Amino acid sequence: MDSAHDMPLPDDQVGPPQRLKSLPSRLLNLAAAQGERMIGGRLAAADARKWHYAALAALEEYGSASQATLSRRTGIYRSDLVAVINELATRDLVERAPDPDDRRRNVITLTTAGRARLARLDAILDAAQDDLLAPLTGKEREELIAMLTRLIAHHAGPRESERERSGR
Amino acid sequence: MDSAHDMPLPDDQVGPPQRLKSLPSRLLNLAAAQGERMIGGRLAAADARKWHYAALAALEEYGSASQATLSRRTGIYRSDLVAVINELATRDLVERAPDPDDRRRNVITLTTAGRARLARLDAILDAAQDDLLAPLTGKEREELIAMLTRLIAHHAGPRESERERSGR
DNA sequence: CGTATTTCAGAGCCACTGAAATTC
DNA sequence: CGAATTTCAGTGACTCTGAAATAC
Repeated sequence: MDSAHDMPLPDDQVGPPQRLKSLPSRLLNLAAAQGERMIGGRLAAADARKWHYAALAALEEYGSASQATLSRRTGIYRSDLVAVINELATRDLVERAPDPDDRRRNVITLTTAGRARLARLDAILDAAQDDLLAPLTGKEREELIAMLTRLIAHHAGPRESERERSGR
Repeated sequence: MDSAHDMPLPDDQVGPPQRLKSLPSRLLNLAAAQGERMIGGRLAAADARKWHYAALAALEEYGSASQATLSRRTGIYRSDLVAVINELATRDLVERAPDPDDRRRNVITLTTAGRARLARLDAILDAAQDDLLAPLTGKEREELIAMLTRLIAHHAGPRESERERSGR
């Protein structure tokens, strides 16, 4: 009576609709969510968050900076950066001191412990990225990174700023 | 007092740290966020949300279904699907009726207006995807979709193993 | 009885807004 | 004065948990 060929599927084993399956924005979301879980989970196990890494890395590469500058470099919202610096400061990974040259500002400085922590997080992140991209070959990873970078650059510019390199 | 002359850059025009710039998880997040903004904004302008589209598309492709089934097909959490169906039902895009065969269930059915709405959202989504992927060639878009699909499939599988932990 | 379904109430996170206080 | 910086208080979207009510 019930032909096994005609029956579509037992109702639950049906995948997502075709229209959703190849919807780029959806794929980006899902992949990003998986990455967040993977990275977030491992960082949490090490008592860190992704913003910790971003702030520490920016401090090491560019040196001490005000919170506003750090916010622009990392993409962390100025409001949220306050909490991030609080967390890093209570762990003695950064130091927050008033700027003598401009007393509105705080100067955030990486400590020795902060540098060590960054190295640790670097290792964690490296391993996590590798797991995240596991199904891709080395060449594909490069292509993916290149394409995503282009996408981001394309949409980041037209955001609101039309500041060209005009002397300024 | 702007006393900096031989500084490499005016402090603010420095990009993100090298380590962050090519961090795949970060790129995925940024690209996904841009996609969400683009899609979310345009859908909002049409009085819709992305979950509306997912639910309507699933209903059209697979036909009427219970909320639990719809939840599995779309990835919308069973809890949140309630609100989505509410919103769609008040707009007369779907109909929610008790299932005579299993009175725990509701049968969600696409209405004629729902079908028309889906066609409209399809057009909006199509245009948005095209804008989102604007900097990529047709071939690149295919590659991106293929790679993301592989990534997602690779990490989606291991979810079965954690099934026995909860639910009791 | 255990299990599945719908539903609500709410937690937690994240990106973001608005405004106040301070200083330039 | 306007503008920038730090900070807090709070909003809204989204993912997810827990539990209750009902039906299998």
